[in-house]
Amino acid sequence: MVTPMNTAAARDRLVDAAQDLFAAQGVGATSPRAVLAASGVGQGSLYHHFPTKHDLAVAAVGATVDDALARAFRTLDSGSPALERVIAYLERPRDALAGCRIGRHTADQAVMDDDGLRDVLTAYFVRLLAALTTIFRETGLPDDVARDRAHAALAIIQGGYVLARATQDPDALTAAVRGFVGLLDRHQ
Amino acid sequence: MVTPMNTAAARDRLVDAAQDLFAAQGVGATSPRAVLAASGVGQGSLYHHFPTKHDLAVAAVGATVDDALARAFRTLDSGSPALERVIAYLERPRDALAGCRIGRHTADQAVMDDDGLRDVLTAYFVRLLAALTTIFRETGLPDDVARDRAHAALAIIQGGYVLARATQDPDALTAAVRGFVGLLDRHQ
DNA sequence: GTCTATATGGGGATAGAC
DNA sequence: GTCTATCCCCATATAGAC
Repeated sequence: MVTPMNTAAARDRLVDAAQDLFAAQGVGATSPRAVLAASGVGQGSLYHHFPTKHDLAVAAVGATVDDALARAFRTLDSGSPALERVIAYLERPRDALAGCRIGRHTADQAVMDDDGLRDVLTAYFVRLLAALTTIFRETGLPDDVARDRAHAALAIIQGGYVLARATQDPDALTAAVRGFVGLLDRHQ
Repeated sequence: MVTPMNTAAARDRLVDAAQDLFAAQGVGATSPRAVLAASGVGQGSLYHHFPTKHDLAVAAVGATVDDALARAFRTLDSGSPALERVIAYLERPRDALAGCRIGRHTADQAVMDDDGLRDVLTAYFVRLLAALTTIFRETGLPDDVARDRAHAALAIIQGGYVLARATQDPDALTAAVRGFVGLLDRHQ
């Protein structure tokens, strides 16, 4: 029982450490050495569990995407009226100055040049866009308008993160959300 | 006359090459060696004109910001009615899959950890936000609402870039813009 | 499965000749 | 001002013992 437990622990600690470092610095800017230091695991263990950095990145970014989707759908699939669910999602508290743990990877060449990693990003945004489009359709909008509005809603979040980091002001994200929700609200 | 011309040419070619590479790959992911190769200039020249990578980055990102601001204000300061100027700015053609040449740096630790470089980014977005806030105020909105709406408008662009890259679909940006402009239009 | 030792290549920069 | 040669360090592994 001891060996399997330690085995799992080492792998999990590597993935946990990698998730945090990749979210904070990006994949390209994070070395396997840094992950080793943060996890407290030895070099041999890393390359046993993850033969290449790519493998570690797919595991870590994949786990972050799974976490984020689970949390998003807890809000998007709640029993509230459609528009309220979108607004609740937009207004969820976020660590604006840290940037989006997933969206930031779109600026990371190490991620975008890696087919497997890029697919993980794509899947995340496609899933969210589909869910938001469905919700906007429930408010009575035609398909194409619902789809555009879903894109706008997600763009507000991702762009809000960019503005917050660029201006070093966390309220830039909440301001963008307020500006968009203000338009949505009066609108219906 | 020959020497000064060549001097200027070498420096300019370095900055031009650096602007393109930084826009395409980020500052952290671009080596001085890569800039040398792209510019066709020799190693000694680079370190003569720019003692450190930081100096080159400030010059190159600064030039990109200056270019972008000049182009933005050509649209934002045109003689058209206020709302039309905002919409024209939002709908300007953009290379969505390439990402924003400036906004993408918010995800680059090499930029964000460098005070001088970060200030260049901050200045760009602060200037645009101020201009957009002023324009929305001209449409008759109260100050705080105008400010929020300005944040939303810029977030749409920046977030649209992120969505386009994540989904590998340039129309994700135009969809976000359509979704936002649709709300703006009906609203006033 | 985990460890220590080692290897190759590139990043960022310096030295000194021309 | 520009060139070539050189330097040190770290990123990303690989090798083989325990």
